[in-house]
Amino acid sequence: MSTARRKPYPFSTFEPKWQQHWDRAQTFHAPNPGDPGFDPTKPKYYVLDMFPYPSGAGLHVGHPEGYTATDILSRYKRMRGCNVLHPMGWDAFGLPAEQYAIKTGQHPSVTTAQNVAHFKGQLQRLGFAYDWQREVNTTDPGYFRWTQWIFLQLYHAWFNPETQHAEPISTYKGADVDSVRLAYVSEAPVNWCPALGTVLANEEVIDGKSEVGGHPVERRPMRQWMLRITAYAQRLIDELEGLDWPTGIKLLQQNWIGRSEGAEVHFGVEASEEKITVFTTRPDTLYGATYMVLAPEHPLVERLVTEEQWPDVREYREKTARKSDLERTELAKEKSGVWTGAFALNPVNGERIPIWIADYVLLGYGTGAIMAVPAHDERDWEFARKFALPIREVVSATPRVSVGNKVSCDSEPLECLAGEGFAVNSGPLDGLPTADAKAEISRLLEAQGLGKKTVNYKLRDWLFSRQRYWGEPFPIVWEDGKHRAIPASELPLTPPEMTDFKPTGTSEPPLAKATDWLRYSDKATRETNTMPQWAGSCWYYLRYCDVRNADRFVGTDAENYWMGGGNSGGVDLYVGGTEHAVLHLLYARFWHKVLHDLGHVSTPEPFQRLVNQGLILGEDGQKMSKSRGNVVNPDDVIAEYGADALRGYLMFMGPLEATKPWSMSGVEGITRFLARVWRLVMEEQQDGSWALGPVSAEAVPDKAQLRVLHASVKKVTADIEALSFNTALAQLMVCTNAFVNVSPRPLSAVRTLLTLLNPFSPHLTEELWENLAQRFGDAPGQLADVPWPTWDEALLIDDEIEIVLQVNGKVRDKIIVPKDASRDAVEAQARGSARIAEWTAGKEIKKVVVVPGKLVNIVVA
RNA sequence: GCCGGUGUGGUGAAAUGGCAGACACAACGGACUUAAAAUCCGUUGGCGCGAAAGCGCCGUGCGGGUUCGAGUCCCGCCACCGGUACCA
Repeated sequence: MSTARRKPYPFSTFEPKWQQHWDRAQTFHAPNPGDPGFDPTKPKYYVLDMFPYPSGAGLHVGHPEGYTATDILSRYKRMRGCNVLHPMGWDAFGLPAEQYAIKTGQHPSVTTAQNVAHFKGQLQRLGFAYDWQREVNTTDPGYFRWTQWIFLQLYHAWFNPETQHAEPISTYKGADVDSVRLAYVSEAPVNWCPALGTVLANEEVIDGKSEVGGHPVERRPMRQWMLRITAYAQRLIDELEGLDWPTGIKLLQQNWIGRSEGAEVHFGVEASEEKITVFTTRPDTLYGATYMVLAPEHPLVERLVTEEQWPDVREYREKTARKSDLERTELAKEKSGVWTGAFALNPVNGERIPIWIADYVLLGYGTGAIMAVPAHDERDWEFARKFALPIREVVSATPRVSVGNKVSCDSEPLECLAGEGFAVNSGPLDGLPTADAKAEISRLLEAQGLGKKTVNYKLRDWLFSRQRYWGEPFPIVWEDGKHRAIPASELPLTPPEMTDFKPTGTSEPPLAKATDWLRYSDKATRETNTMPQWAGSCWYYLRYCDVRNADRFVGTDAENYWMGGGNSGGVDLYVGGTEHAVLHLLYARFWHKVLHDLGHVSTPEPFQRLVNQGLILGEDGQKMSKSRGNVVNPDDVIAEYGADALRGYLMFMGPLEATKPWSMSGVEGITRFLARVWRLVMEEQQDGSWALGPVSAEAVPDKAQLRVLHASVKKVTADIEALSFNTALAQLMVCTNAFVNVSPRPLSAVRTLLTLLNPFSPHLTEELWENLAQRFGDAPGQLADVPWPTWDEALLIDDEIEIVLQVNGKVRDKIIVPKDASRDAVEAQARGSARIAEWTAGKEIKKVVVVPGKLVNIVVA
């Protein structure tokens, strides 16, 4: 890139100038209720960005895309007279800093601080109107103290199914409080990643490999902290309804939670007291169950298996346990399993069916056991074909009359029918359509105590512990194998100072090496796991409301004001990438609901309106990546074209939510536009310096100019509200072009234009505003404090308007009519058109459609 | 397989059921300049007719439909992108 090229306008001098000015004047600081300068008569507006993980690589162009969008909105809302909360912070715990520490021996807090400083500098060079007094950092003890405090709230609470709300654990009347806590310890099999030396959540495992680094992951049973998010499954689905989120994201969350209605059915076991309970969404196919499958890890397996089958079963179980999730999915094409030697008894007809184990049945879903109905389930069908198990049709696509009991049970169907139909070969259900058959069988089972209707969710409880150093320590100690919370007064519990962060190689976390820190009392030792990175980001939007509060995680008044005080409210606009559509947003909603149930926050939902910015591709249309060499660094763009140009281009590229490729010549285009605005006010001198150009306070805009101006106010206002920034900028270009060849330029019009452009290009417009104020001596102060302009609808309509004349829907002529012309007058004038006469000559006019102000369509035979 | 999104000029895109392609980029032509850059003006969906002004036909992934009128609404397909996958 040529740095020698002359700048089309002197952004490199005035952009830093205004950034310093805003910082010094604290222009964008938003006082809290009770603070000096707080104006309670103004409505609040809370605009939130997903805060970044401050990586060593610095900002990517994807970051400023969403950040510019929210910045425009917050500057605009401020000019519209709102108290605007627009904060920024750092999601700074996490694996990369820790791994860098392992490599270099440098403490993660050091690299984190460096990276934060780097990110912050980059963001400030973009001129964002953040209230930096509200900056948060998840690794700051003053912050994570409250993350730990919230964990204690979860630990000390349970979910009461009666009220469907979390309640203090003291209201639980059962014997074992530990079995109902929202934060609990579990011994379940987890995803262990030997390379990272840690356990990962299901969501962090992709195709059997770790999301971070792509290392293989295996299943291992371990003691872990879990959060009982499943208790909230139904509310997390139901309460999506009132949110202004993209329907796609709502669906994604619903599918992730995965509610399915069905029934539990109890099967007896031949020659045994044991019972096997299965979950099925198709209880109507119970008569078609020809075998049964347990998950290989199912605890009943050991008690059921026969002696002669034991070697095979054991071998299969070991093989499955060794398999990583990757292998399990890769090998999914081919079904596998072994027979236990045992038989189950079908509760409706006493039929004896073999019990198998197979890894296509998952321990974690439903009851970990299924009844297999191969005729009506693809997976069972494949399995039955492979192992030559019987297949019996019990659902028919068309109603079929049973011939007594002699329906041909013996001939197996030729293909699997997974859909709905009509019951056959099913005793009392015969002839019923699927929905009725489900209801009927559920009724029968329930009446006989053989089963009941149930709802199941795919959502699992949240595996909340990690074997890492760089995370929040748990406020928990262990004594005699029992856990207990430390008092909130002992928070924050900071991680020990350590120089060796390496994984221990065992399942012991690195904190186990800090022997002094570990000892809590003579008998008690501290929990050595740390919290996952999600923890800090689950509630940061609440801390922003009241960052400095030392007594509460957020003050009541501040929370009530900014989060909307019990109305549907919360964050008014939340912008971020789709990659957080499920996890972050689900976890944060879960925590928020718990805090709400316990009376700590005023709304049930945190984020009222959500928008996902689209991905920015490289200039080659491919995903940006170092290896492709198509990465665009925002710093380079700012150095060459300025922050306003980068902001403008990011918004002009296309709709915010669309995926779109980067284009350097597009940046040049927006630069040309900004330079044109600059020259609207400034004129280049002989010596290359800039001085005020021909702008006049006396000059009056003519009718056409006024119309463009007012149309622009209207359109830019509507477009910003709709986040349609590309079209708003297009209108600002139209408006600018209308004044380029005007001299002298009317001051009032120029000022309106600058005001409209200010949220998009704050530096340029402030600089020009200041130059005008110096010359004209009025309008002191900064443009950011000027109220948003209004428009006069009357000025938008010309006295005369153009009407399109169509014949059979094709444009044939245009006429000019007075703006208030009657229908009849317009039609008469249309019929009078010579060109229309040509096209209708000799034809019968069947109909005339008149759309006032728009068109006349004459329909001929 | 399932769910979601997107298909419009050479490119990014715009269009409450009412003139398809606003606004830009690129390209081409012109003005200014010794020259270039920058700037300004103009042309720019395709095909055809015309010396020209102009005129006509076709055109929003494909095939149907509704309507006076469809990029937009309905039905059926195709392609690409993203997510997800033995969830019983």
